[in-house]
Amino acid sequence: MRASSITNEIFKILNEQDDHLTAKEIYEKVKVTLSAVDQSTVYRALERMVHHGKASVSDMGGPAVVYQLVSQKPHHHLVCEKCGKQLTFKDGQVADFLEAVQKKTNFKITTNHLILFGICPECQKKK
Amino acid sequence: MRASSITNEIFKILNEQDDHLTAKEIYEKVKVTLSAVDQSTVYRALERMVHHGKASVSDMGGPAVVYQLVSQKPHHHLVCEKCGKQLTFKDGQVADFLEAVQKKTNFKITTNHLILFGICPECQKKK
DNA sequence: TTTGTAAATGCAATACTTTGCATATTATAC
DNA sequence: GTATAATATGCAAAGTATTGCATTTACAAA
Repeated sequence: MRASSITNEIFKILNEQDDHLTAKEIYEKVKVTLSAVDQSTVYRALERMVHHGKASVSDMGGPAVVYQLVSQKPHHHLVCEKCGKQLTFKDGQVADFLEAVQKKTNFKITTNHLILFGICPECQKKK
Repeated sequence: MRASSITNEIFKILNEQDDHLTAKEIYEKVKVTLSAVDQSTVYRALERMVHHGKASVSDMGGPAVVYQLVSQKPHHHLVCEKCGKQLTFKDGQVADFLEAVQKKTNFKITTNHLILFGICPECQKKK
């Protein structure tokens, strides 16, 4: 992967942002600095970053998938299917699990942002 | 959720199909039987089925997310990020892991089709 | 049955994402 | 520094997915 102004800009944006962003949100933010940039360029840059293992992409059940840098500390989410509430959980037990899968399959696991879906305690009560 | 010809048709399609299908593929198949159906109806029906826990949706790294019935036996995949090869693995260890998360968080986990990404042994060698 | 209500549908318009191709830029070898 | 090849970009067009709103349909209650 080659250095380019757009890729650099995306790095900066994803780094400053603590949240995960959709492609479109990233495009909007890139445009603030580089007003002439085309949307396809941003979409392709993101694709490239994912392919090169610089960024990862997750479907958190929202309207679109979200991106984050892999350099960020591995962390995982539990998303409530009913109310959308998101719980972030620490890496410990997930890491153990992934480690086990890795040993068993000989794949090198790259997933570093696992999303699980469920129903939160509150929504279970509401039934 | 109410019975409707389109939902029934989708059930049938997903049931017959052993694979996972994208929304568009499902739309194409529905059209064979119900030629007048609008795409938005199919997309909304799928959305509804997911929301009601009848179907689940997964991002397998392909061009679009794929759908499957939750009635199908829980199974999970490991997808190679380089060559796209897919490994299906049995439920055992994943079930244990999900059970543990469930206990710890009090969420009722609904994820029954987990997708992990990694790099397969062959692609690791190729480097 | 008939009727009332909520859910599902179709249509048209919009929003979002991807693609093909020509051009421009960057890195590497010379 | 210059040439070469590979990568990245912009533009326009196409493909895919979503939304608003009026209408129809299915279900349940009377």
